[in-house]
Amino acid sequence: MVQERYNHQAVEKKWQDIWYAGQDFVASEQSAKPKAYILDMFPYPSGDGLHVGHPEGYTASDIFSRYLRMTGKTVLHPMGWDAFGLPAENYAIKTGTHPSETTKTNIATFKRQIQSLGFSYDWSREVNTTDPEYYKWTQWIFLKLFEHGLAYEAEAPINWCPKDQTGLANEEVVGGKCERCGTPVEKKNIRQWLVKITDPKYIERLLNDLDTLDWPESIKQSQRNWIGKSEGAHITFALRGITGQDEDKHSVQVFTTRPDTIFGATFLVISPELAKSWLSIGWKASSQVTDYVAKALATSDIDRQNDSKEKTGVDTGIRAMNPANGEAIPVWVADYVLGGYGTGAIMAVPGHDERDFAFAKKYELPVRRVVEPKFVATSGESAVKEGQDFVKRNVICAIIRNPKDGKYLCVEWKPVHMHGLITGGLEEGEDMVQAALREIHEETGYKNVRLVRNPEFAIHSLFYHRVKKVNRWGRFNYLFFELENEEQDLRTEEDKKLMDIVWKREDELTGFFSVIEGEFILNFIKNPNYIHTAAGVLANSGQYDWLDSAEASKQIVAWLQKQGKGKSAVNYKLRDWVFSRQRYWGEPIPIVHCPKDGNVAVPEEDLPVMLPDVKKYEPTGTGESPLANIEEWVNTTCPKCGGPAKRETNTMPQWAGSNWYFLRYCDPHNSKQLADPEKLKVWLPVDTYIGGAEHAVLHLLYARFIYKFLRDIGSVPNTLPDEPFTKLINQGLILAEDGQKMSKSRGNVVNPDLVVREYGADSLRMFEMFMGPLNDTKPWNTRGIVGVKRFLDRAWAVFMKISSENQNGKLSLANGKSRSIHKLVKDITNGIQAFELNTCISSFMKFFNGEENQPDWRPKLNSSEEWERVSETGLAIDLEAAEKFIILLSPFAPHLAQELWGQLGHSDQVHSQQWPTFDAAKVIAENVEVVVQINGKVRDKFTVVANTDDEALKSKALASDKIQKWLDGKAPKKVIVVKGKLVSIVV
RNA sequence: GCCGCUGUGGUGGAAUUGGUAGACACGCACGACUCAAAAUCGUGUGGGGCAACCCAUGUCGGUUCGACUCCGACCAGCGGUACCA
Repeated sequence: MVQERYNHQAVEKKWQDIWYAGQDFVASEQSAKPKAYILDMFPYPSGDGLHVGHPEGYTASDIFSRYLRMTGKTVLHPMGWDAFGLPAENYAIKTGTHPSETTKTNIATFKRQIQSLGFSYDWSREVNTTDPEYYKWTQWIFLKLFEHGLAYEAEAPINWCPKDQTGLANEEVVGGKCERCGTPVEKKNIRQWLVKITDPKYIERLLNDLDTLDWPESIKQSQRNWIGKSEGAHITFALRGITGQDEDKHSVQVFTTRPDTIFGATFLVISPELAKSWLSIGWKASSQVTDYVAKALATSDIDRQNDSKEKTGVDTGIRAMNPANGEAIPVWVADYVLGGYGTGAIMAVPGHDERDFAFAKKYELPVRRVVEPKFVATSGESAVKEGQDFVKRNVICAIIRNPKDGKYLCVEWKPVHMHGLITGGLEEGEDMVQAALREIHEETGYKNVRLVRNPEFAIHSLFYHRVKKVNRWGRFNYLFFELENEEQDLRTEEDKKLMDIVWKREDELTGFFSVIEGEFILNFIKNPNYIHTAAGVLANSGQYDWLDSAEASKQIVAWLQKQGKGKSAVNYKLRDWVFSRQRYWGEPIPIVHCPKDGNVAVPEEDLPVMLPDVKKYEPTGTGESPLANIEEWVNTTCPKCGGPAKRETNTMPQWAGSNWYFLRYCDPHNSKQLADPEKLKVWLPVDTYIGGAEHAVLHLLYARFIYKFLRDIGSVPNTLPDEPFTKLINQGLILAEDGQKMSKSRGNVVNPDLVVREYGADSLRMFEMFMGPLNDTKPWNTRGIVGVKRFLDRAWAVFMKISSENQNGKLSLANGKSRSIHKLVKDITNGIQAFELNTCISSFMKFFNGEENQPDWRPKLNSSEEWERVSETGLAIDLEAAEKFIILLSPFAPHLAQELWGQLGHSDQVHSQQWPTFDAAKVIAENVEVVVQINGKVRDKFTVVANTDDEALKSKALASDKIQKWLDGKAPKKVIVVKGKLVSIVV
């Protein structure tokens, strides 16, 4: 045995020094090779340093970058710092240390830690969002937004901590309370800068272009939900009874996605915000209404959340005219209608909306059902016949309950298999109740039943009527009866032959009905308050009855439009982006407020507007940033008129710097423009972007928006795609060993420095990849790391042996002997391309251990006797395979691979070698094991040479003693052969 | 509630996409080396049974010669979202 051990500390340091001193990973625009842009989400350099979650994504992107370089690509793989933000500022409040000091220290720590892992970043392109040379361009982008009318000032509600007297970012609000002091957070309207991400020029592109991206479906879905597009209509309701107003002239517009339900609108609800605006233009409302509005508006969203979902509201006394049927319906004000969405007013359709229903129940408002569920038979004997018209019928269906035992009366038809309820058509002059009573008596003989609920539920069932030979469209009206007593006329023998009467408990009804709508009926039976919120067929809607929801919506909107009372409309949940923070440690917003000229942009040549030093970092208490206290900075002159003016004191949010950093990497030192378009053309778009799913919505949406904007104004060449990140990969969260999130307060954080010192950077890299699929959430397990450590140590020992044998001249070559290297090349290549890096590691181990513990490229050397034996006889190895193995391993464990590469006598860098290729014919094993199944169970196995034909496999399987025993003389019914895999015998 | 994802040994996970479930690794047990320990190496390791065999991929059902994989219903966990009409 070789006693000397791999000294990872010395080896890793040695190669890192060489790599970072040289130009090995510097990306050049001049290269003739095809480009690849592999991007990591840049970190916020926190005071805690790196934790083991960071290197997971960095390792994956580094493996991919190193792989791509070896396949002949020029790879741009940069790193930088998203360094503005709150922790540094809070630290400054506590200690007085300037955030720029803290930031500098933290960046140094992060950089040292990242470099200790041997990542192949191009450090010449490092960016830092707090560098004036960088934020000059962040400010420039803001000016462009302002210039194009996409940045504007407005009063907007923000999270406000009344104790700290400051605005808070959403991230600082935890469970409705201030992160720092625990005080419940309020909503407060303060002057803000907003960016118009909802601009029609962008919102549809932000939504539709998602379809073109190779991103995880879940992230695309989150963005779609966040944008929240709803298609529907604006409908105008005339108002009566607004006292203090010119009555006839008043109307209210509602937004609805369901114009088909308009005949079911039994009241109208306006938001407190809308009510306030009506009050402000002279509506003389009752004190109840004004009190309610005042109270609702004083309550923050967060408080509303903390309260129960119990809905509250007040009748305004106003009446609205339903434009569909002219009906006057009451107008209520309630806080379950949001002021900021749609028109701030809704038509309430309690028959088909859960929230409206709950409100209607509470305040005893009428419920009217106007959409009925629809079922179409598409399979079996009752399947609707294509091309034939439907015969429409109103029919009744009786649900009869025996109150004594709670059972329901059902019928089983005998000639055709049909389990159902008492059903029948209406005869001339009958109403539904009469028809039901008649059918009940005719079919069952029961004489005394009592109607308990009106026929309010109906289901449309479309099927082929096998007896009448027509397509039937039945509207089944459900009537609920109770059996008063069991008095019953005798049923005729003929009736008894035709059908049985059975009584079923409620729980026995599940699965009993044989009609397509059968299971659905249970909703009505089990829940008297069932309301149908899905689409269906219209009823109680005049000329629109029997129409499907979609068609009815179309016709109703068209009809309303003709009256000038409605038109189709689209609404989005996405709001404009609050772009200001009342904080110090951010980019100053480059705007000057002039009493004469209003908001004036700082001229481009005066950028950057430098962030000045302050003495105190505490918020001012007025909702202004600490910058407001620096008079000599705030007071300036208007760039337009030269008169006295004041600087904007709000700063930008952290997103501002991270929106566009991937552009700056393409040309990080440009002082003339944010990046040279020619350089952008070389590198963009980002081919692969790796980062955490916590940025699923905000960062990735904002960055897409800013990119589209910059492309529209020509800063990004329009020959490039309209999306910046072609492929996105999420790394999953790494949890602590206890299965919880790693956090300082829990004391379960794993420090990568300690892991690197103990096990080495290569072990950490390999282990993070080995833990599982990249995008899974998975717990850290320090004990598990010894597995990869052992593997690397073994590899080192074996190659050291090879090296020494080589120097002793005892190495004999068996090049081309190894077949398994071909499979390894294939597995690693495919694994890297698919980012299945966990299985790559096990492929390495398998190759190294060898099939059945016998590697085919070297003698197995696992005992000292064997070592001594080969030392005497000489070591025969497939050196080509051995070198390929090192090359394949190098993206994963670059230090060890480089060291071994040198030990084998190479003086160049392993990362600049050609990526190996494989011979497909040698990937397939020479011999394959074939299994023999009988009725799906494995009964025998045998080994044959690969490519044995099907017939030979079949006869070999049938000839087997074991199989003959199982067949027991019976002839196989069927034999299925899967080439090179199995023989399946059916008996 | 809604949207999305995930359920496989004691643990992390694998399974060529419908073809031998548990690869690879951790842990554990036993053995070798050692005065001893660590390290290292070897053997074994889903459960039941002496065995032939049987059971087993969250649960129940279906399709199939054959299901972790496809379909239906349900359960559990994680993440996002919160009255968006």
